[in-house]
Amino acid sequence: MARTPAPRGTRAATLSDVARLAGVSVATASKALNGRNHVHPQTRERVMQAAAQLSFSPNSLARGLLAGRTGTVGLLTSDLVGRFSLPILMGAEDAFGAGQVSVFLCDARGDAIRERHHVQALLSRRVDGLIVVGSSTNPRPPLADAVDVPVVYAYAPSEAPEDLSIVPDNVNAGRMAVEHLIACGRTRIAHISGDREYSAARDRAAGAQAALDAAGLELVGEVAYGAWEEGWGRAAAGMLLDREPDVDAVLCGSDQVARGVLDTLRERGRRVPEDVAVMGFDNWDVLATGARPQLTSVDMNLEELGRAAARALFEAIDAEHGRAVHTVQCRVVVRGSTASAG
Amino acid sequence: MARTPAPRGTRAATLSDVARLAGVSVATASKALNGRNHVHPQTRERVMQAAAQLSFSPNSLARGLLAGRTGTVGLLTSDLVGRFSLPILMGAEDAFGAGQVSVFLCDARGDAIRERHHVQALLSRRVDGLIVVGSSTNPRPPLADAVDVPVVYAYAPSEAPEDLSIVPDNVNAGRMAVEHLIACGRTRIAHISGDREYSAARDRAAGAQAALDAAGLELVGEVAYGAWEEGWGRAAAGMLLDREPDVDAVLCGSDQVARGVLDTLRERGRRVPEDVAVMGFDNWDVLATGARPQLTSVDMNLEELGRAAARALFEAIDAEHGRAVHTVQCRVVVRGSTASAG
DNA sequence: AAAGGGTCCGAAAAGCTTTTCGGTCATTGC
DNA sequence: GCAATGACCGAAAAGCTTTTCGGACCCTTT
Repeated sequence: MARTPAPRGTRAATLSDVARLAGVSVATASKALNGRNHVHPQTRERVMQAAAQLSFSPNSLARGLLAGRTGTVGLLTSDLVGRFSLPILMGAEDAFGAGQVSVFLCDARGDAIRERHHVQALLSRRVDGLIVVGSSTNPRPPLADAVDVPVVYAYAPSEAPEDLSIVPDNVNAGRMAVEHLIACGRTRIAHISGDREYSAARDRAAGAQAALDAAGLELVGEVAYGAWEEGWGRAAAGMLLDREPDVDAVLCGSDQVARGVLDTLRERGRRVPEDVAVMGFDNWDVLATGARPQLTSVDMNLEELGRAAARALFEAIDAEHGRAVHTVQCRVVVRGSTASAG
Repeated sequence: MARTPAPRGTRAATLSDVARLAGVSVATASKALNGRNHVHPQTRERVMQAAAQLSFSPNSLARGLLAGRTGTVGLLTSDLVGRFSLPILMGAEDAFGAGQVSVFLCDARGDAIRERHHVQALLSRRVDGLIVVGSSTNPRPPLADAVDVPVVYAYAPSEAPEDLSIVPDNVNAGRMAVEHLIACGRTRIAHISGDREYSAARDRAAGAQAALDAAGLELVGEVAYGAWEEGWGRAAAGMLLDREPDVDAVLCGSDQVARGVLDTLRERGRRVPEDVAVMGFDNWDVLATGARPQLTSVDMNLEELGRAAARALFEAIDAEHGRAVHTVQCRVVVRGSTASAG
């Protein structure tokens, strides 16, 4: 493939260059390229050819300067390394990229100073809006700076109720999980969760309890809060089996925890799903599909959450929009670990 | 915290506003804020206060338009969902963000059309440079468009030898892994790898072979190529134990494969690391630390790779720079699965 | 043949910052 | 007291695109 060698130093062609080559004024060239009226078809064609020949691409800086709108947004994450920012970011990038919007990515690394620095940088670049992605579902303080563009908080809602936040519906996730287990014929359901400090853990437990109540069932034992780790899942499952040998389903706070629970069940000779069904949250592919049997999990639809945040930001940019907390629904992804006992 | 309510619609303050408030000309205001000479300290102070009062932040668009340099770079990934883009991206973001550079993030999702579209958008935004992050270490075709700014290829090198590429040193990674196993007293070492189509798999195997040769050892069995999955690790380990019962170390093509291998070893009653040492690549935290015992792994230093790519791009922006393929070194992270047998 | 209308093109301004260069004022030296 | 020097400030241009408005030209109609 004979690629044109990149002409370094050859500054990019401007509209003037195109106009000169086409033998028209810059005004006419602009109108021709932007499909405006009052340009003779023949002239337009000449301009188009000239533009193609010079591989002209209009300078977005100048355009943004004039229009007062840049077609850029800032995506401010507090923890890129974490598991949850990435899909949200992908969804947002997807929604924006499909349009004409480019995304500035910033990672504050959980540091408030860095966050302010990034916000300032984004504002000086005149972004049209901002999406702030939290690292957990716990509410976070709103941006410290006065920001004159719309802001949407994703995953972690803002503590300020007047801000617009898009969060996953963890309560409903818990409810759907238990409903699935009940639909699989399970009645003795235990819940091994993660860190109690996370509202995600508490909300899922609350949703699970609601579903149990609705079915007239009781949770087996207490909700076992611990850590978001395989090791905790293994340990907690051991204790659970000691105390409640007749458990027939374990709802786990995350796929990591579920992996640990699966390990212990296997070691104790309990078959999954025949004897005990196991279910996780997050639908983390590498963990869920690598498990034996593959793990049924609740997908929080984070990519959709990112898209929803992007859409909300669009609307807020175009018009002052009602502010509130919106939730995104989740879905159960059924795999081998909960095959129906019915 | 009494946050200033975001004054939506209040267009951002310009330098003229500051100058007017301070009672000076825009030229003086500019010089005062940028620390230029020939401004009376008292005047400078007045300007600074006016700027603070209006929370003025200079319009980067206008600045970039004038300077011919925007202080932005494009980060073009082909597969954001993959495991490897993210740390590279973090490293790059880190290196740039520390300076005054902002990063445009684009995900082409492995689609050439989308890639071209993104490149065009980035060029029209006048980025100062481009980092192209591949989804595997296999060489990829160079960008289809003529690009008049520097480009650095990260992870996947460009097929064009004149391009600048930064890649992990998989050969050396394989060598270091085997050297570690030998240092642990192992002599009967097998290698269960991933997909043969990946140069990463082949390079690591080549490095491992080189280290074995240097130590006068032979690989136990053949390199077992398969898939980057736990299931493959489980299956391959079963076959390995059947054929080569006296193996005392398994080098795995990835942490995922290693997890599967650990599973099978446990089921077959082989103790790790006493009977068999196990080692992976990638140092994927959630897999390596969740394993029992925790998994020794080779970290490819991808974040450092991202930083190196950013630095290389910096240099290429400042001056036409020597083009070539550079490699980034890896490191062994020792955990329980290879405790010394000596 | 002149006027009117329509079609098309071009000049100019706006958007914001930085830099250069010229101008003003005060101070100092003779 | 005058000239020269230095310190400080302001006008203006450059960077690129889009839009508005006025002008030029051609064709038609009376």
